[in-house]
Amino acid sequence: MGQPSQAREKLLNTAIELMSARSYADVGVQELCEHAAVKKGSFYHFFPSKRDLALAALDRQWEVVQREVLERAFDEQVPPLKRLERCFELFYDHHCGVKAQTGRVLGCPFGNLAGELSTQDEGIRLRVVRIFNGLASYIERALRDAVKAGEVPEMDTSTAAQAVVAYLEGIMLLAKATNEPGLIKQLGQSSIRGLVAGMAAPRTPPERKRRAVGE
Amino acid sequence: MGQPSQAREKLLNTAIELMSARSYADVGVQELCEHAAVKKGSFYHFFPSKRDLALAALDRQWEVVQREVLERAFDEQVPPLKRLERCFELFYDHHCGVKAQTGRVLGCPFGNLAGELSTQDEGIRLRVVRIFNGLASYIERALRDAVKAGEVPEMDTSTAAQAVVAYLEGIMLLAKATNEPGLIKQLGQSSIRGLVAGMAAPRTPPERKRRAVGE
DNA sequence: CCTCTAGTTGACCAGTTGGTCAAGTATATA
DNA sequence: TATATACTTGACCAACTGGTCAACTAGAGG
Repeated sequence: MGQPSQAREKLLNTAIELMSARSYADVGVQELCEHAAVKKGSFYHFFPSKRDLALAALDRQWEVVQREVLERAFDEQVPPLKRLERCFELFYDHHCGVKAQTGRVLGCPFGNLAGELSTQDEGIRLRVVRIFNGLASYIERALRDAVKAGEVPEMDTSTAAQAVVAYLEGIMLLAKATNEPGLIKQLGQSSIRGLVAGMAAPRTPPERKRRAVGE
Repeated sequence: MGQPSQAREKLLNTAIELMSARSYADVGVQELCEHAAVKKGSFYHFFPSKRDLALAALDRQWEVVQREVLERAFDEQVPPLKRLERCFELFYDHHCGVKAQTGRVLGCPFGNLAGELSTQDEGIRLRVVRIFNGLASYIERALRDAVKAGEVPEMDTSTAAQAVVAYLEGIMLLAKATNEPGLIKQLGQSSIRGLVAGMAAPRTPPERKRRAVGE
């Protein structure tokens, strides 16, 4: 069987397309199947449930983001802080393209799914956390290089990387809410250097108050 | 009629409780009614649709956040930058309490709804944008005061305020995804000063490239 | 040729979705 | 006492939800 069925692939792509544009809950199995031109029975031959399709779509999207955005932006040839700027720039470009086609800023698919499902599906939540960690590790590498190169003061690069991820996700959310891709450029470029510069190690302020309630 | 029916109020509170804990789509009208002990017919006497309930719940939650968090945090007596720190601290405290009760970090209800529905419901999207703008204006006032007090260099306070809102929302999303309220404290306190310090006015870098695709 | 496996098909399921409606019950006012 | 208003009630709706299943088809290997 030269092409071991395109159904799985079509479902994956359809899920990415529809769920990114709307939401997990709003896209039903039926619509997924119609759009992918796959019968429902086949759906459940390839995926045990809708949620498993979403999980697979998450993995696929992460692969794409790594290949299309992160590997390009975080090229080790580029000066460390410049890498962060390029990352924002590539996301900006991408969102401009999507808006030109669909009229909408769709935000970050990982952040969207995390916001919708983190409290309801532990598997999805953990997958998104792993993706966020993956993103953070690209950023942290750049930050470590920036420290080494003296572009930036000594700091807790791990926490700083998380801060940048948070900032990125927040920008994507605001861009989605305002339907304005320009926010990604505006907020990304104007303050990302400040954010990391301001992370200069205060030696992790020695744990003053209450402790988090524990996992 | 001393109490002009508690049904509306009960529905509002139930919507806030259930939708904050899960999502808009996952909470049905039926469940809303059962939980509020209100019959479906009454639901539609008070709200023309589920979406209108969500809109009303959004307004109510914004009132509460203003009263319980923002008015306290952004007290003009407090030194400007300290206000931002207090804001993060209050959100941290709140999320610790919620996690202690429910076992979950629920994130920001406005951000959650924006992520889920911005592309699907223009009314909800615009309401959330107005709320984000409201939040930004508290922050911007603090930033202007901070500039005046010399706590911080001259800057575009409007853009900087948006950056802080983005950062806040991103932190809430990460805290939700990791189910770890500690992130709010850790990321909030360690880098918020850096973020705003780094916004020092580069005179709005004179519009180098493409223009956003337009509303 | 037979069989095994991968994939396909469409009928089927119980439960739920958001929403409607006509009839009823209070209560306040005139 | 009559009437208007505010609210309640439960039956009802078509469409859809995620998911199941047994029968079927097609190609590859023995």
